[in-house]
Order: sequence, then C-alpha cells, then structure tokens
Amino acid sequence: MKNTRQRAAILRVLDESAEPLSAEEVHSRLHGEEPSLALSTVYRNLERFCSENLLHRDTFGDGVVRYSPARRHGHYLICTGCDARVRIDGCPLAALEEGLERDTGFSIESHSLTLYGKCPRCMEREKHPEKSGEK
Amino acid sequence: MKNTRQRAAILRVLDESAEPLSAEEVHSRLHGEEPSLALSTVYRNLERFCSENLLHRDTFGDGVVRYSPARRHGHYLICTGCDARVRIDGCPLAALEEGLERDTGFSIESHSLTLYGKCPRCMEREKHPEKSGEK
DNA sequence: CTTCTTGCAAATAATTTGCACTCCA
DNA sequence: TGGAGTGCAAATTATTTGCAAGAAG
Repeated sequence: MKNTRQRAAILRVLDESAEPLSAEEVHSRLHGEEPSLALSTVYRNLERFCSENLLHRDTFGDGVVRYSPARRHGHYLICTGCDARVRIDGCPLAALEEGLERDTGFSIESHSLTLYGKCPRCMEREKHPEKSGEK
Repeated sequence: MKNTRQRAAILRVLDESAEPLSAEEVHSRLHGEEPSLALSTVYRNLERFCSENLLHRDTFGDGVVRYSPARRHGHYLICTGCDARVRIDGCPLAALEEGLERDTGFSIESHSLTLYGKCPRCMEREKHPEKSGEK
C-alpha cells in the first residue's frame, strides 16, 4: 500500500477524533488542509483501511457507516430519545469470542456492540404527561 | 396505531423470516400478496415499529438497515471473506446491561452485537499462496 | 518507468418527503 | 366523518464506479 499524503491525513483525522467519523465528516474536517481531496478518495481509503484491519466500522443503528482506529475501538450506549452517545469502557466479550471460535471454527477479527436506551433526562421527559406540545 | 392490511403483512413477513430483512427485501417478499404496496410505506412502518419497540434494527457493518422482530432478536457472526452469517444463540449481556444502568442512569432498551471474522473455508483460502488468480 | 492513487463527474443505491387520495376507528 | 395511513413520484442522502491525469517506489 503506497504512502500518500491523503492517506496519512485521513488516518490522522481519525486518530485525533474522540468519536467514530463518517466519510463525510472525515472529508469535511480535511477541507482546510487538503482542499482538493475528493470524497470518493475518502470512501475508497476508509474501506481499504478496514480490510487491512487498520480501521473498524461502526453503524449506530442508522444507515451511516462510521470509522474509528481499530486499536481504539469502543462501544456506545445511545439514547433513543436524544441520540446522546456515551462511550462504554472495557468490553466483556473476550470469553464469548473464545467460545465461539471453538464452536464455529471461525477466526474472530472484530466485533461491534451498541446498546440503546433512554438517558435519565429523556426518561423524565417521557414520564411527565406531555407538558409541552410534543406529538 | 391503526391496524391496516399493509402493517399486518409487513409484520408477518418479518415473523416468518429466519433472518433480519431490509426494507427492500420485505417489499419484494410482499409483491405477490400486496402488489401495490409502496416501498415508502414499508420504510415508514418499519421505522414506526422500531420506535414502538416491536422491531429491532440491525446493520451488519454495511450501510443497509435490516429489521427483525424484537422478541426474536439475535446476534450474528459474519465472515469477512464470503459474508456468510452464523446466528449465535444466547447472549451474555444481561450482566453488562445491569451494571451500565447503575453506572449511567440509562434505562436500557435493546442492544446490537455483531462479530466479524473468517470462516474455516475462507481461512483455508487465505493460507494457500493464491493458487487461482485472485489478486 | 509503471503501477497504484487520485480527482472529477456521472451512476447507483438507500432512504425520505410532499401531497392528494383512501380507509380504519 | 376525520385523521391516520397509503401510493406515487420526486427529492435527498449515501456510496460506488469509470477514466484520464498524477505521484510513489
């Protein structure tokens, strides 16, 4: 894989971001530094990096694919009321993966886990009998 | 929520399917029975059912959203070589969820877990020094 | 050099929306 | 009936592809 300015920039943006980013987001964050970077270049490289296992793909329930450095992959708890995202530390799947490799013969490379629920604030809002005119 | 012929059909197709289905797939499976059913109606109702927690949304890494009955939700192990999907029985997240509710104050409603790896056949294929002309 | 990459524009795919008409409750 | 729900077509959004020109090894 050749080392191009564009590739370095794409990886750097993802490294610097605390959150997974979509192709659009990567592209727009690089607009200052690489004004002529094509969106299609971003897409192509993000996918390339995924298949080299440099990046990890995340889709938070919606159809938008987001990417993050494979090393720093994490899990999120997402509020179904306000879309707030809370990062979850640690991940208890090592044991599950081991068992699965034994049972299925697969060699497991990665996983993606996302939880959904209502944040405290949205729970409150739901309880109150529709004060303001929502719905 | 009103009870329409279309809604019943959409839910039934999903109940009868062993696998999560995309909007397109639901629509095409109903083409015989409901020839005039609009794809947009399918989309609208799938989303509606999700927000009523009748359905569960799954996106297997690609950008396509798939739906399955909330009661029968499951997890999958997907081969990154040939896209084969293996359903995983059981799910060890109850303990994690409990801990998270305590820590974050969220009320957890659902989760989505997908694992990726190479199936035995694709592992073989990778090992052999590119017999046939696959780049 | 020569092959892998990029940029651009055009093509696809996936999903959403506006609106007039229909059909449950 | 009256409003929620539907169908259709058009609009968006997300992503992919073809190809000529550019840069890395």
